Amino acid sequence: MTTTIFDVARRAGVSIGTVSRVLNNRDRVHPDTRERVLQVVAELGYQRNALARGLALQETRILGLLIPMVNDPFFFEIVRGVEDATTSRGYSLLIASQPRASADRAYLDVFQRGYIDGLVLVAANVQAAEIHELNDRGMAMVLVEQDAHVDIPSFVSDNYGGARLMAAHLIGLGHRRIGYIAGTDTTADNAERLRGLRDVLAEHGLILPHDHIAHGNYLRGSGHAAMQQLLDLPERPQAVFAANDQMALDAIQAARDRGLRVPEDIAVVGFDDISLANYVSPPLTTVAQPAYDMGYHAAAFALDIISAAREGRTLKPQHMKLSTRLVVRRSCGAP
Amino acid sequence: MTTTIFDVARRAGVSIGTVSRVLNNRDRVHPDTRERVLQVVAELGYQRNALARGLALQETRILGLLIPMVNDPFFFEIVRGVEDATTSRGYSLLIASQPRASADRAYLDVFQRGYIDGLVLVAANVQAAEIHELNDRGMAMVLVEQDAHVDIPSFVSDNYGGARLMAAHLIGLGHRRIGYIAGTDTTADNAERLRGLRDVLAEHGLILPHDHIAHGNYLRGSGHAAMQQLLDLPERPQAVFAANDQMALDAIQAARDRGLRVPEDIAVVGFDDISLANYVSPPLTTVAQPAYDMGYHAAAFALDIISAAREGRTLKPQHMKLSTRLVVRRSCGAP
DNA sequence: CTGAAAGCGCTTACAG
DNA sequence: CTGAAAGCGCTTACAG
Repeated sequence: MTTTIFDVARRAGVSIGTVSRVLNNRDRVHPDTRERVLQVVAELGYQRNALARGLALQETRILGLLIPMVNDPFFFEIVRGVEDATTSRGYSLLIASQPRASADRAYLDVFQRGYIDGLVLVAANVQAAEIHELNDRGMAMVLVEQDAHVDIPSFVSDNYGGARLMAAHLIGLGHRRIGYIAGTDTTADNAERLRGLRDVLAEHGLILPHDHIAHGNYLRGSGHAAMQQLLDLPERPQAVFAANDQMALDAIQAARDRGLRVPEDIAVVGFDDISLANYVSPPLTTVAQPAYDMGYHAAAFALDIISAAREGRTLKPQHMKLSTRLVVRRSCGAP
Repeated sequence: MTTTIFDVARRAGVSIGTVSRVLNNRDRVHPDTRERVLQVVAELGYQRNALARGLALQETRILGLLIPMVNDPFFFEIVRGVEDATTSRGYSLLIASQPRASADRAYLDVFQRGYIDGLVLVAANVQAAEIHELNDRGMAMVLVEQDAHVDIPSFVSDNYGGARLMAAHLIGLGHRRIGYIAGTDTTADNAERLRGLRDVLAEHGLILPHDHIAHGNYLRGSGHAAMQQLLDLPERPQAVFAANDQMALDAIQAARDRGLRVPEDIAVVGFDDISLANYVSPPLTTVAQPAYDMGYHAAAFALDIISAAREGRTLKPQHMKLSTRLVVRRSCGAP
């Protein structure tokens, strides 16, 4: 049916070993023989079967990437970084998106033993036990924006540092009463952002009262009610720091619904620097994360692990925290 | 090293054939035997090698998706549709993003013979010859938002119809002098949108002068200069129809840079209905495409082709044009 | 109900 | 320089 290496060999009058050698540029092959084989390959439009090849070679040169396929430019940038690192080293990239019904484990089937040489997990909703299982099985894996396990390499952005930058900026603008809209409290990044804010406040002799923390869940919409809660405080905050941009946008809307102007009456800032941030009015002051770099470094390290394993070496798990950057626009009230 | 079916068989005191039967729920296997095998599988944490399995079965139950990984929510929706159709039929999805350096053919390597059972190509920058080569090779393939080849199934949105809706809407609002910001002129969708606009204008006895068409390339930023060109016309257009939302946003910015108000001084509308469209100010009037549905139907048909082929049947290539929808917001000047 | 064996399509020592 | 053969890890008629 489909043409195999046997067809090529027969037509070229050589053994399949020779065809294989020509295709892999291995060993010496007589120029005439090579010529003839290549000729037949072209005639037949022969292509090696990747499955058989992978089985024999015990490698596929494919890196797997599991990423939540939510509509978030932040993840796009990570993918771009992973892609660049991967292709520049002669590997291919296979992206699987995490299903929304996470009870389903189908997404892991794609990454069954044998299919990919390594795996980059991005903010995946995967049980720690599963991650360790894969890791123990010998899968070269790397975590991005995901709770770190000391024995598994991880690449995260400096959420704490970013929140510190933002807090210092707000205080520098003269804001003293600051409210915080928290994201999902099960994730490390939310805790880190809150800690950064708190520490800087403390360093300026300020505190973050309990009732100045409202709770959202990172998703669009969840910042609205949270903001209302903060606006209901006896003394309204001068500035509100939302744990991400989506909620910050909700907060701005909530403020407007009360007839308040942003930033004149109340400053609102976010975290992430989603592309929308620059388009809304007023443009949102936020913290940019090194998404591309995280993806790039994570993938590069996964490939390093694979190379090392091939030589029988094993790499010490790298843990990298990439620095974030304050992006000052207008919603903070800066001149 | 890694545990294989032989390890399981040995430990369970059966042949590999029996292990395979248990794992595949094939034939009758004595309950006790089954029990023992399953027990060992669990103990050893055995997982079948997907490569070997695929080679023996001559199928992987994986559908490939090639899509430009640009930061565009439109493509996200397509992915979601493909994903739903795929997983609901027990298939896995493998996404490869087209590299920006399209001279590189690496992305096709991932889809080498054997790896995937079928392929969905979305707005791919792939030579027609290559597409036909893959198709001739027997790859079950389907095209989305891509120039149609009569012998290859295609799923596109009704760009012409959408543009007609928009043109009629603008004329209904009283606009007579309409400018157009074109996208890449190598793609069919751009031509279709322009044709839709032109036809409706003609039906109203209006024409679209050559200098009322400015050229962008669909990417963010490219709409700015194009808009300036239109604003420099002796008589300014009353409305500008951009071939996509990204460029429409640029156009709004360009108008503002000249001190013009949108829509009071000039109306600006787009195409695509990206999520940003509803957030910008003024909210953008645009044409929504059935991205999710296109993805869903395309993937479903690809899987149908695969099933048919397995039964020795071959399907007549389906060509589907999905209708678009006018989304009226404020940038067009509608009340 | 179960085992032995062929087959899926490659790669790569091992001889010669 | 090249062929014959073993091996990669599965599945599935074919016997029994």
